[in-house]
Amino acid sequence: MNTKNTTIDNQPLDFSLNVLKFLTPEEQVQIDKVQYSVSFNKGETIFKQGAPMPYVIVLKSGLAKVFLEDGKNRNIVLRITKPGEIVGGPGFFTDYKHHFSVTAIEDCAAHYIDVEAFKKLLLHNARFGLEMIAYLNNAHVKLYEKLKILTHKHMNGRLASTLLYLSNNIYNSEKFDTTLSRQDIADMSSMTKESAIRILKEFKTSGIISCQNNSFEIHDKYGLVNILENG
Amino acid sequence: MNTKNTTIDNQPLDFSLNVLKFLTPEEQVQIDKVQYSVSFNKGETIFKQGAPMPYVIVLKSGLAKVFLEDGKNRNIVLRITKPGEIVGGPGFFTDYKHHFSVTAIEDCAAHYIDVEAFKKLLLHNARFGLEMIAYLNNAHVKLYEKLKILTHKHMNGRLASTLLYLSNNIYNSEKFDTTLSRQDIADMSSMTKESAIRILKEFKTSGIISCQNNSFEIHDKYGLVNILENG
DNA sequence: TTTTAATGTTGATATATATCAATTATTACA
DNA sequence: TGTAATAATTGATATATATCAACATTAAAA
Repeated sequence: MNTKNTTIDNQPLDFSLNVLKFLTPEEQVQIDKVQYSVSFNKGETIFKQGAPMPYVIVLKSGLAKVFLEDGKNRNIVLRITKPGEIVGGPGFFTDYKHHFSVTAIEDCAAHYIDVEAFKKLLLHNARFGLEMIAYLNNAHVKLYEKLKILTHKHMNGRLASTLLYLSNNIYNSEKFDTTLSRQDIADMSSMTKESAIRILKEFKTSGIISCQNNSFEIHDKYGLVNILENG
Repeated sequence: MNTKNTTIDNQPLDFSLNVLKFLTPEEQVQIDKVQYSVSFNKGETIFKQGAPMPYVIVLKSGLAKVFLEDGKNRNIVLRITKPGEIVGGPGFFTDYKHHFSVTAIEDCAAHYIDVEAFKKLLLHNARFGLEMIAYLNNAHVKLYEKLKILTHKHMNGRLASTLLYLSNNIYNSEKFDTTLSRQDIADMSSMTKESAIRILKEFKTSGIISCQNNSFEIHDKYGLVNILENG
């Protein structure tokens, strides 16, 4: 792993990618003034569950994993976050703590927006607030889906779901290289890494996918969907 | 079960119990004008997952179960909803559909607030919008907790969690009668009813609880907490 | 009250999944 | 480049949990 330190990064924030587009141009300028921009290397922690949350973060480049830590050693990877996404979390306007951890899985650049500034925007621009509510509601629906899959599907279905998610939502291709470890893939699918490896092998044997180290290719997407839905 | 039909109920809405308290008095009057009030008998469906969502609902009396239905026959009971709680759901300002089902587990009275009126309030009262965001964020944190428990705890821990939830959050007593069936308790704990019954028996044998039919008593709350956390 | 239906209970068994231990491959680093 | 550390893989085994079937109890209906 790369050992460069976290560095400041000063490329401008693209407002078109998320709910920030509902801000007026003046408000966008205002946000730009109070924002910080920071780079993270692969493997570095962007923030930790339980830590105070003085900033809302917008990921500008790279990928990061968003995960819940349960006291002991098992994690639940909730999602992979992409450039343009707001990574605030439910601590906003509640206890102002982070309720999940975020770690860079590739080199990342992140914008920091002061939560007080963010709160002021919400108080002055109700339309923005409404869009923020829509954004939170969408996240809520996704969490319901995750809950259904993790609690009612068997391992094959859960792993199929993870592979489809990576292909459809993150890498946008049937063929992708990933910096996620087998443990990460297991944590996304709520199983041990040994189980994840065994099922990947099954999928390979049956010709649905191929994978070698960090390279994956989905040959039969419908097959995966079928496993997710029926088996 | 009672077979009276759903009836109209016209008791006033108590605004002090939820985020509606952040509305101005004038806005509260405005809401009162467009609201409907309906009674449900135990066992009746208040609304179904997938159905259009023309109203936000505030439960006025009684208890109802909020649950996810997965295509087949297994449900996940997310929570029991109490008087004063808003039962809107993440369909608001997204696809305007319900993303969970709600069924009365006791006779209930519910207030209907037109979603368009609700949306107008959010657009005109940014403070209310901010409080709504806080409310949604709190719900999100609870869902994270649920996800952790359902995916990383064994059956004993999950059932202990359900019993503690009913005692601490719903019935506010170590001793309670419930209208929930064993199947409901199982659906809250993500297991089959047979497993729930077996573990209840274990808890009884070890003296942590006693239960007979619908009457439950928790004798050793710390014991349950210990099972939830360590075993 | 009698009958029927729904819910609860128990035991035997099959299946899904985790754990543990050993081995190999890959990556970081001196 | 060689060596240590980390990640991936495999197999054997134990455990957790669901399924199925039978039966008992309670609640609903005639």
